[in-house]
Amino acid sequence: MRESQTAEARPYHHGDLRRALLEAARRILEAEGPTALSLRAVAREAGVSPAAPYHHFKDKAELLDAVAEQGWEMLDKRMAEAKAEAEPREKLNSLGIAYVCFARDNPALYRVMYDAARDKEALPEQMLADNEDSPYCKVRDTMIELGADPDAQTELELATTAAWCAAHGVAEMAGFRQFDHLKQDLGGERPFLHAIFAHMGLFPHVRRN
Amino acid sequence: MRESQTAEARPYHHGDLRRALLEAARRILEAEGPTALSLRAVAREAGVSPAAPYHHFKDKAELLDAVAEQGWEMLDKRMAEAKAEAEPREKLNSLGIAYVCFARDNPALYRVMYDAARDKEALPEQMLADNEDSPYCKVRDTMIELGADPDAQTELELATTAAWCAAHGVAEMAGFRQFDHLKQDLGGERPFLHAIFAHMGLFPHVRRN
DNA sequence: AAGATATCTTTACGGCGTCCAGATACCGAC
DNA sequence: GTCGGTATCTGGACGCCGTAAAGATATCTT
Repeated sequence: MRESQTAEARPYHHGDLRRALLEAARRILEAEGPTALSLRAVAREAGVSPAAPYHHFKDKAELLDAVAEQGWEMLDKRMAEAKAEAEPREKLNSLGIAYVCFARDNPALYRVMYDAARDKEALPEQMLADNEDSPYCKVRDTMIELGADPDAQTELELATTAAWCAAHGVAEMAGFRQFDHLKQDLGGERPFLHAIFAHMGLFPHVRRN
Repeated sequence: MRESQTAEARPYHHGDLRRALLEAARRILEAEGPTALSLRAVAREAGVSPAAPYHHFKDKAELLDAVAEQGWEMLDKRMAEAKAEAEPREKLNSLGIAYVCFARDNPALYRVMYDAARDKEALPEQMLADNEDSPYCKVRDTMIELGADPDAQTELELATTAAWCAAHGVAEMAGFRQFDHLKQDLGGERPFLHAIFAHMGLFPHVRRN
């Protein structure tokens, strides 16, 4: 009965089910969307009984939290890549584009990420200012690199928050067919996003240079 | 058995249940949040059997659509008031503030509004450009009043869309406790929103004057 | 007055999240 | 190496959900 595919932990007599459940959840999420993501379906997909997940997660919300956390880590990775590849003056813009593209490429996962956060009325660790190497800090630090005053803390926090709000707003809206004709007029997805961000005048430190 | 409270329609042998159901839904939504809003709970609250709503709504989604539509009408009303009361140069800013305040004051309703839209992959009628007197057109027309070129259609549409994205992003984020300290630093809710919008440089036509 | 029709109730089905009692397999101590 | 303890999984149950079908009831039309 043992089919552990990685040489890692595998804590007890079944091959580490926790990981298997998370993978099953991701598979369902991509294939059938958030509404199909039931605890029972995850257990079914992983080949265990409906009650089995309760030995690894307190309840359904805790499983979704774990899925969401993976999402934030993915997003962080994408943003890190985007920042590394971009020209210095384009780094901030690239972070925004990477954020929106992540949401566009993983709409179900993105929704789980924010639904989980909403239910807790708190943003996940990955977005907090006191967590080094969070996406939030990537944006803030990039602003500093581009000339923002690192000592004007409230100002800096406001600017970062504003950028985050804007990216989130665009990410949610970009999913609607409503804007397809605008995208066509502009010749694709990327130009549309660039134009929106430009209109927001989101990145003053970029524009000033 | 008849307790119709308004002198209106009341189409058949029971006092117009459709309206009663919508009112019950709104009551549940405010008191217990979106997760408690089940069809059965609405029927229960309205004092009818679980199957009764099916004579007025095709399914649960259609009931939620109707609730959402009421929400968009409320939002439109708030935005109309905000625009009417504001100084000319402040109209656009006031529209944004009104939008975010509506979302803050009716978080559950706001969520239903966008959830309903997401499931259809289309924005509701109230937000469309071809619907005169929609919130969308209020924003667009205000931009024209403030000096935007009414003939540069794509440009105008982009600016309006950008503003809408920004307002939605702020509206969603403003619910998180994460930003409470920022609000305190700035002395309350409104200054926070003003500062965020200012940081976005959202309203170029305003700033130019 | 009577038939048609719209409204509401009853009953039922399968799926859901969750709990509980029992079975099963691993772990450490002797 | 055996054995008790413990973590892991199964099976079954409960109450909730959305929804469908069939029967009852009140209104509308004629």
